Amino acid sequence: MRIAEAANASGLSIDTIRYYEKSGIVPKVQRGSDGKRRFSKENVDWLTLLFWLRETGMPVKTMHRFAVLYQAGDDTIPERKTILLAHADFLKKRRADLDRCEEVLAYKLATYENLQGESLASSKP
Amino acid sequence: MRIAEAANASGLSIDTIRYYEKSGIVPKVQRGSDGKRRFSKENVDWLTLLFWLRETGMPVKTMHRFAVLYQAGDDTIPERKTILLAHADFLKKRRADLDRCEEVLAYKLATYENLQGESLASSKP
DNA sequence: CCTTGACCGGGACTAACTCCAGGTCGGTAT
DNA sequence: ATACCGACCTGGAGTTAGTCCCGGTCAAGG
Repeated sequence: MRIAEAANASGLSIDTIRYYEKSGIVPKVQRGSDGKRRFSKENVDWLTLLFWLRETGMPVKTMHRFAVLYQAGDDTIPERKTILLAHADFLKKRRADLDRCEEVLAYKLATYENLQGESLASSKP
Repeated sequence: MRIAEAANASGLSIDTIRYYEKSGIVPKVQRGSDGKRRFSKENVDWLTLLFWLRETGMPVKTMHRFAVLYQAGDDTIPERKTILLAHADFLKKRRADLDRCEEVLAYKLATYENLQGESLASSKP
């Protein structure tokens, strides 16, 4: 499949895919006789994984490390596992941030209600 | 309170606070006779709110708009409310992303278990 | 034959910081 | 008195993770 389709399937933008390939996060993609990229299913799965990792805040540096390990074969599975587990942990922290931010928003919105209530209801002594 | 303390209290870094002030996201902070910033409680509350908005992905541009409204007085509360509600909505999307990413990680980790199980357990026909 | 659409690489631009160099001020140690 | 220290200052360069734009190529269709 060509890059537009791969972008669609993975969630990444075309530019980002090219950028990822340039920076070695995506194993060199095959080219057709026309010189254009041809993405295999494995390529697209990989891009999709990258999409989710990045979307949830994994630094590209870490993804790069992960990519190197991936290309080095199954011996590197323990370290890859460590990376993913660390990220899973990071997601927990993110979730806690969302919780906290929701609290803050709720509080802030509540004070707005009060302020508006004050100015709209002409019921102050 | 001085900048170091304000940074500590709000969660932002010292550099980020200065950067926010430069870009007009923080109303001009008072200075002591020594020329150094002195943060009021209101300043710190504002910084803390900014911290949570930014931490959860609000673009600085939006925060800037929010800051302008904030400094324009209570008439702007409806629009400020809209911004915060939109952000609350955005948080929902983020949460869904976390859910999805956790699924992806769990799946990936499971395949690792299988691969390892295969290579470690010498029980293949 | 000519145009259109999808793709190409290279390089400029952007966002949101982060780091650094060189300078000032107030307080303490000598 | 002076030397030094730590916390702060400004301005500017560097970093990350893209995004955008340009001129160029190629295959297919009118």
